[in-house]
Amino acid sequence: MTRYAKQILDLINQSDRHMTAEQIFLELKKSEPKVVQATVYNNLNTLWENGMIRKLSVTGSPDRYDKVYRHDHLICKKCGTLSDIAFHDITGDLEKQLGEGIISYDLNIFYLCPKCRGKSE
Amino acid sequence: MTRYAKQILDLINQSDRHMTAEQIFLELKKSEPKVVQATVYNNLNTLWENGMIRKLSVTGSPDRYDKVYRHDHLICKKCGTLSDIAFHDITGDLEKQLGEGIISYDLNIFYLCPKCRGKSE
DNA sequence: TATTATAATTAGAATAATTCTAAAATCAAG
DNA sequence: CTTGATTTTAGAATTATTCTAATTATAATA
Repeated sequence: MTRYAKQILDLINQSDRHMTAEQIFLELKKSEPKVVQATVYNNLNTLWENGMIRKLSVTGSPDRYDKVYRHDHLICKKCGTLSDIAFHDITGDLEKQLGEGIISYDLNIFYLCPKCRGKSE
Repeated sequence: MTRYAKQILDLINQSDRHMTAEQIFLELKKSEPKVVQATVYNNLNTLWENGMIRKLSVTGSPDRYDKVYRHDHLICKKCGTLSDIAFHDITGDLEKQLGEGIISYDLNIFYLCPKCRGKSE
């Protein structure tokens, strides 16, 4: 685990935001002014390949990175705002239906956030 | 509903693939040789905004478009191959926990497809 | 039908996110 | 120290998607 990898992992684990690579890069730069974007992308990819972080693909915005503890996401269909929520774990149910071998799952729930529900339009 | 919009919608509804904008563009070009990529993107976006198609964001590949009937996706963590599966509808459960106002949800289940399970590596 | 307004399409440039390449720097082991 | 492997760097390249402005098609109206 390299110097940068460790710090990137910490940033993700200590933040409650769902940061993009760019945002992580800017945070990391505060303590490591010499670091470069490609390094952040490289490290994010290897951390992700090793199951140490989650990667969230949300339509219309760059990938976001998240902690691995089990939780789901509530996403505003209009403005894209993303928040955490913990629906109960359905891995057991899934395995009953699909058999063993499930690595993980992503559950994204779409709604209109209070703000967007206001401006009905 | 314009000429192109209708054909794009039909392509998606009649195909079992999960096509990217590019693939849809190539298909459409067979019957409409003059059509242009931007038109496909425009139409895909308006169809999606009107809830007539689904858009799938999968890490590492361009967005894919899908029919709207309720079903979930099984995705190979290694090669990204995506297939359909119908786990039971959990909207009711979700609403019980989160209250009304849920528009939809995406459930993506990650596993290793038979091919990738072979080459354990 | 001619006229106007509205919306859709086009071509191509622009943007934004991410990956790639090759060189330089760092690290780890013998 | 030397060697080899890995990581980082700088910057170019790629890819998907959006934007812009001009053009064309469609629909609505006089």
